[in-house]
Amino acid sequence: MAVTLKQICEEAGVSKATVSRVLNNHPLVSKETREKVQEVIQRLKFTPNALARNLSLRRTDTIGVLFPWIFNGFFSTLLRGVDSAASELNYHVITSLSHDAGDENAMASRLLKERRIDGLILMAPSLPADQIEELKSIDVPLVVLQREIADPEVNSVSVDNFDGGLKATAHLIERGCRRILAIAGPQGSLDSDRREAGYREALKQADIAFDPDLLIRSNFNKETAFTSFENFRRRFAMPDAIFCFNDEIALGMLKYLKTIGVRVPEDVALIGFDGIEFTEFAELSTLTMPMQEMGRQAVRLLIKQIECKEKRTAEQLLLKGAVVERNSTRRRS
Amino acid sequence: MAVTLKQICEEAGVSKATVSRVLNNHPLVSKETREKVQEVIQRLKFTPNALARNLSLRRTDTIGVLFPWIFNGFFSTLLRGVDSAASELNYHVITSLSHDAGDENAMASRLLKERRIDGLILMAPSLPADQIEELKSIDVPLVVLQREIADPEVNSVSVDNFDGGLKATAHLIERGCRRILAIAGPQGSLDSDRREAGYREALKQADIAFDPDLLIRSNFNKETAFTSFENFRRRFAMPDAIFCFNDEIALGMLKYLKTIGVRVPEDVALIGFDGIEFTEFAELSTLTMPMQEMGRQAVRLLIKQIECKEKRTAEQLLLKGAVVERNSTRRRS
DNA sequence: CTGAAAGCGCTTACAG
DNA sequence: CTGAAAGCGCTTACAG
Repeated sequence: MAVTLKQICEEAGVSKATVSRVLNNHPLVSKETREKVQEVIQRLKFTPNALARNLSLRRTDTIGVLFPWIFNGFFSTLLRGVDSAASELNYHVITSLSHDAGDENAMASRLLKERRIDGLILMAPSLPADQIEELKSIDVPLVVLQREIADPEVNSVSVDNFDGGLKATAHLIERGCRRILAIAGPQGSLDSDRREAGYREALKQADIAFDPDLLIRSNFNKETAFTSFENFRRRFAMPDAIFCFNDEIALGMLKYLKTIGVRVPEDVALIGFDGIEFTEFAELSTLTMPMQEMGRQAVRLLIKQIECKEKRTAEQLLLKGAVVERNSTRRRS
Repeated sequence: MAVTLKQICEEAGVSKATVSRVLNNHPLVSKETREKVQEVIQRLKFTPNALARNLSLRRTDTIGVLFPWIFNGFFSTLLRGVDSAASELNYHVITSLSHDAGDENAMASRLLKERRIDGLILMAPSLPADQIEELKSIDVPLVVLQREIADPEVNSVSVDNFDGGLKATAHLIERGCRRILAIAGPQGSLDSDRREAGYREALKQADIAFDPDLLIRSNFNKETAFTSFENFRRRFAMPDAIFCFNDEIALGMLKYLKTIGVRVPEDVALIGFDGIEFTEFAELSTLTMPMQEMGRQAVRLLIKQIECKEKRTAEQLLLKGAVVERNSTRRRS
């Protein structure tokens, strides 16, 4: 079997307490004994059992990350940020992909209640607000990622949607576009609302009147976006530019426009939002979120909470994205 | 604090042993006491502490997954398969992304030696064979994913590279191509060698002589592929078709050919290998691996090993991929 | 600076 | 069918 602390203390002729102190760099150990013990540890290739240690310490050095079932390059980049920050801070990461829409909470709270994790990062863009409240009530460190939350008591890190909407729109305006169609998300999505506010602000700054006909809605996927767009076209002329509130819609539109013989960017400029990998290949301009950094910040926030239980003042970080300019908004020559 | 087993047994007026038996559905508990205990468990909302349980049981119900640092949609799909299979079998998944090339082993063996995981899935396409041997020597359940392994004692699940190379090539031959350039991986890559063998077999079946000039090498990335390809072009005419041994190369070539005015598929047909998400958008035909299924099978294999320690007969699964036909190999009309 | 002892929260032979 | 007791492998006041 594996070497245990007990074998070390017997071999070194000291008590378990002493070995434990050496292991944890406790200052009150004489240099001699410390060295003697260390020698034995090395010789016997001892690695402490984390389970036992954690049971005593009542913590696990592990954080849970709850993903939506459908996750793409976008989420993997986020995960990369989470994992790298966690490992720098000596934490492990347990992932949990929710399988159907409903069981997100069940999985998360099981992990939490079984004490397998010290805290949770929630990456659930479409999780209803009341379920977030429910998890919050378990009273364990929690950070919501990639989603602006209205409740000020919930820690979150998200892209600054207002700023992003503003930048994307301003970028199009700079290119000379004035009739800018926005394909927004659904009613009630805070993310969409903030992007919309940014869109309006950019128009205002450029002295362009907001035209409600130029704001259509989707469910953040291409199917619903197409329906809305076809509807729009039956009634109105083609706009100068289209600002899609996420990349999936933008990529869909890129193909769709090609199909119906509309050239991008010559006839209409197109910009997305998110910055998924795909966009690079598709040469789609997009407002790129700092995904890896968002993952890293989420971990920092979470571990901060885990390690100082007292002051539970929630923070809500908004990280700024940047427009990555590609062919779809190239200046027309 | 959290409710513990002790509180349950006091409240129910039985011993800890009895509560434990109820928890684990041990048959030797009378119906009455079982019901009484269950009632208390429900009332006090007791969830057993997994740490304590695992320490007693000397296992963790957790498997580790070691990813390469650069991971894309391809690996996330694999992870999805791993996570879903694991959760069906009541296991948790700890991920560990290696940060620089060297520390893969260190991270994995730490997880293992600290007893945080019961077994490991290794997703390290480029990990040197000797490092795999090293991990193998820790003598803990291990499955290597997405990589054919020569050592018959190592469990692995991989795509059937020979079959894939054969199918991809046969697909091109069916399209009327005869001079088929293969952009292979590096010397010594078993994956590449197997794909090459499939390529040759397909040629043979079609009575096309193998031409060594039509097999060039890359390092499985586009930069090295370009260099090889330019080299090739200086000496030879454009082939009928190009079979790229992975999608990254194929996507790179797709753009590159466009740049130099070669039309796909009119002038040259193009097929990739892997089936990453990107290819769909790019309309690239590719030999698609059953990635999610590979992840699932890896978990099954691993858990099988974990749960019956006796018969350590290694299995090496080869799952078959399929050609997904898209525009890049469309029949010329 | 060091050790004996209790504790973390479960499980499981062993008796009865 | 049930309980007392030892054990899983660590940590940490408390004494000295």
